[in-house]
Amino acid sequence: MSVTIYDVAREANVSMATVSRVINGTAVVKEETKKRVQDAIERLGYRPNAVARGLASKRTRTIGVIVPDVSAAFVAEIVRGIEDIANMYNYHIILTNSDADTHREVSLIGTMWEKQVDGILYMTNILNQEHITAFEQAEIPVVLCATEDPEKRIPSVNIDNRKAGSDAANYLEKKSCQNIAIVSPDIGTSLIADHRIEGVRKKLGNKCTFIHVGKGKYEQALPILRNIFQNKNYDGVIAMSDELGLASVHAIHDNGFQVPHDVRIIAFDNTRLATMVRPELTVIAQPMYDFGAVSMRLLTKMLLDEPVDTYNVILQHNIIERQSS
Amino acid sequence: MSVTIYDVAREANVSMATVSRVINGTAVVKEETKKRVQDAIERLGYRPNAVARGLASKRTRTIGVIVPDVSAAFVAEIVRGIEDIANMYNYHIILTNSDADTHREVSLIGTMWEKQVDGILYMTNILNQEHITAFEQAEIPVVLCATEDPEKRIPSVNIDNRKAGSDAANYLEKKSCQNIAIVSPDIGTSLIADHRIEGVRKKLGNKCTFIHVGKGKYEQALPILRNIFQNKNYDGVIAMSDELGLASVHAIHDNGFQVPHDVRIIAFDNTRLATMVRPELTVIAQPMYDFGAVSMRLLTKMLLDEPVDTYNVILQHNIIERQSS
DNA sequence: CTGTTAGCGCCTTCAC
DNA sequence: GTGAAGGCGCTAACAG
Repeated sequence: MSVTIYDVAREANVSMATVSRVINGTAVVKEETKKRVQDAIERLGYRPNAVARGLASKRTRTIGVIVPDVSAAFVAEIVRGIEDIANMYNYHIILTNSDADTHREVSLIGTMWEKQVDGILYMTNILNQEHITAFEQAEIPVVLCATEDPEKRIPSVNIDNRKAGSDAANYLEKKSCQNIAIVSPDIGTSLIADHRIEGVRKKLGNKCTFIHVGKGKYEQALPILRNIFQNKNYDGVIAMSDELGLASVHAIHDNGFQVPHDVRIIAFDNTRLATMVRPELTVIAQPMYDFGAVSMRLLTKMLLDEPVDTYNVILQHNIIERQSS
Repeated sequence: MSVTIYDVAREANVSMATVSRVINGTAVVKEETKKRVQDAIERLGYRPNAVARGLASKRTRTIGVIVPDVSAAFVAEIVRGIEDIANMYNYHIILTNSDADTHREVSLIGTMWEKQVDGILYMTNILNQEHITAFEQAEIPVVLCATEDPEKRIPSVNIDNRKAGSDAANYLEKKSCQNIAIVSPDIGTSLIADHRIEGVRKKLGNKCTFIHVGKGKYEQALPILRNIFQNKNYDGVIAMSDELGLASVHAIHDNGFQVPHDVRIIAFDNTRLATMVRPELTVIAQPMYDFGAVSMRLLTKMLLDEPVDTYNVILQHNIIERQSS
């Protein structure tokens, strides 16, 4: 059978309490006995059982991470940020995909509850009352990651999406674009996209047209956009993601027009895709890794009762000018 | 305080054993008392504590997943496959990134041991004795995912990389390529790449040249390749990943040559990148999602003592012909 | 079909 | 500075 704290205690001629103390550094132990215990641990190849620990201490050092889909580049980058910081603070993450399905999300929050996670990092497109209720019921600290709660009831890490939207609009306007197409997922699909659109509209008023392309996937968007850009109606495009920006580029090329000569394009995100294509995409860069890292850090602060100055962190976005504009 | 199985028992006027039975369906319970228990559970909003469960039953329904880096498209896709199947069998995953660093990997295996995971899904570039030893010490079922153990000591899911390499070579040869460049990460970086190269070499002999580009990242590879393709020395390229394939395309274009007119390119992987660029990449497609899904399924079989016919699964790869060749 | 009784491996007072 | 003892919430025999 596996070796327990009790075995170590006997081997070192101390009580299990003492072993526990040296393992956790939870109290002062005489240097000599500490050494004896450490030797015993090594000799026996002892590993503390985290499950038993979790049961006794009521803290599992595990964070539940709920995202729409890890296989999306944007999300994967965030998850990496989360895991890095979690790891730094000696936490581990249970990762689940929700496909942004509310029913599934609520169910997952319940699962995290059962798993006794110390906290939840949550990412989704639309946050509604069902989520809030589930969070409250589970009584677990939650941080929203790249996800907005309009009423700011829950700690979160975001960029200022309205500002980002208007920045994008501003940029194209300064480039003298007159007819700007906003390429985005269907309205109501993502609160964040909706906020950006608000920002754009506020700036551009009627100088822009909204083009909705389903769920925002390249494959789905391309044929739609190819149709849209058949004629030279637009001289500027704001795309809600690199993927949609790229689909726009290709749709425009396919109709015999040039980017940026005929149409200037700016896209959101700045995933690696943006610099791996020709023309390279001008972007409103989002700090994806930092979304993850900062939200995880905020969560650790909450868990460790460290002081936090803002529970709704706004990270900076910035424009990176490249070939597509 | 949170409600326990004991509270439910009292509320339903039964023993906690009975509650446990209806929760787990572990024995037949009279329909009426079952109903009473279920009502009590609902009334109290009871959720079984998975940690306590894990301690008592010695099974946590948690799988440790160790990958080099989730933010890599290839990996993220696999992780999605893993999580989907895990979820289907009511398991959850603890995800960690190793950056393919042996020291860190061994340490992570230890962590998984402490966490009492029921099994480990493992992905890395090079598997050596240290890993094997760590696995044996932890005594946890392991499945290698898109990772080869040359001696097949550990269950695994892969494609036949040597065959895939020779298929790629074959393909370009049939297209009458005479001078083929093999663009790959530095040798010894990845066993899988090395095996593919073996396959290529066996087929092509001296008709090919090996070009090593560090860690296989686009940004790093591009300048190197731009240099390599300055002159019209090659008429074919086999790239070890979509990313390197794309870097080759751009390097060739930058030197004023055309793909596929002057140089035909075939790449490995078939991540979404392959169809999101122009020209679209001809690929040796790897079943990434299935790597994850199948390896997770194999692991569940091992955990549930279901019969398994092969512990070293070989998935099919296939050539998808697109614009780059 | 249901209840009783031990633990699972560890943390955490409380004494000494 | 160290030991003893009582849980944490649940599963798993073993009785009845």
